[in-house]
Amino acid sequence: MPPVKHKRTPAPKAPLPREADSRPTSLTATDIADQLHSAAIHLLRRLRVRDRESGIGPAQLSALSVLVFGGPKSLGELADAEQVRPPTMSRIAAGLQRSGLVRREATEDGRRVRLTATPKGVALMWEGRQRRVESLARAVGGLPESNQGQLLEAVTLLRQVIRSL
Amino acid sequence: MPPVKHKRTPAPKAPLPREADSRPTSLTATDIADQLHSAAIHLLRRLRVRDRESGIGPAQLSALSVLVFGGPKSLGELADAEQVRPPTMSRIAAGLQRSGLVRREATEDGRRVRLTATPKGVALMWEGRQRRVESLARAVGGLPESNQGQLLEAVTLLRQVIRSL
DNA sequence: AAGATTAGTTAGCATAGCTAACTATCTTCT
DNA sequence: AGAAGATAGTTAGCTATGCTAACTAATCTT
Repeated sequence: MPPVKHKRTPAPKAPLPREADSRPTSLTATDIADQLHSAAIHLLRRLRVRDRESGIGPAQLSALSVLVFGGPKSLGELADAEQVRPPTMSRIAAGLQRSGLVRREATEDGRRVRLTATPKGVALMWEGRQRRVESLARAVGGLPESNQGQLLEAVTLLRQVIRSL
Repeated sequence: MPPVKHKRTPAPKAPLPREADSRPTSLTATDIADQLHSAAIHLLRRLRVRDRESGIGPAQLSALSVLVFGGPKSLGELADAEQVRPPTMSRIAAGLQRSGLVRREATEDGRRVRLTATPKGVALMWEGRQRRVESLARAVGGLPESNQGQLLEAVTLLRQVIRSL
């Protein structure tokens, strides 16, 4: 969001490696990271609006998506995948179950539960995803094709970056 | 919730590029949008962890960032910028004020308030930003410089896309 | 001056995040 | 076998964030 005016550093805390050499990108990796972060925030904030139409909260939607696209999981696995503590996931799962979007089954290990998306859950997920990405797709589609290509390549790069995070 | 339309967008998880076609734009705008969306989610999920170290909630942090990098704003402007309803921003601002990170002043228009980041708020923001993007910056910095340039250009494109959402 | 509009706040509800403490099951070790 | 420990989830209770509806206060319009 800010065009990087780093005129003051109020706190002399853990300074990141700023490369003196700024020829190729003219901006440091930190600046790029910052802009990526900001862009991601604003992107999701916009798309979040459409998510509300699904009648289900963002955490539940996200957890459901893991189950739909990643297959059945135990509560703990799901909590890990969602970077959330077990009690939190416990409640999220309860909500999904209450709405009939997820089913819980017993496993051999009596402590574990297996969470599986129901057909209703799968359907809602696909519809929601469609709706969510709809406006974004329109905006992307409005770009020249060469720019679309640039974006696509960047996403591939980004995935690589995220993996190495 | 009357979901009847069931459009099956194919391919789970990652509908990845077909190697047969060398042109990246052979993917539809929807595919690109979908991948962007997914990447943004995963990126923020990773970075969210560091945000908690600031001792301030994500909404407050984000609002503070707008004030620090964008200058003083009225409550309504801030609510717009954050895509949040006035009552929500009212409470977020109250929290920031309570923590001494933001100051409120009267304006000529007696209905409006002017929210300004305090020096303490500015300092916390810079430190937080630093910490938040630290690992991301490291990952980005690990890329070849040409790729960093690609990312930067893509972010610019992305901002444009977001604005047209 | 009366009415309409605009800016924020208050109240009340739901979701989502956390830690601490608990139950139930499985594993390990003697 | 049986006690001790480890592991999986749940419950209870706190805070933060999101919303709508209804309110107050200030400004603008007629």
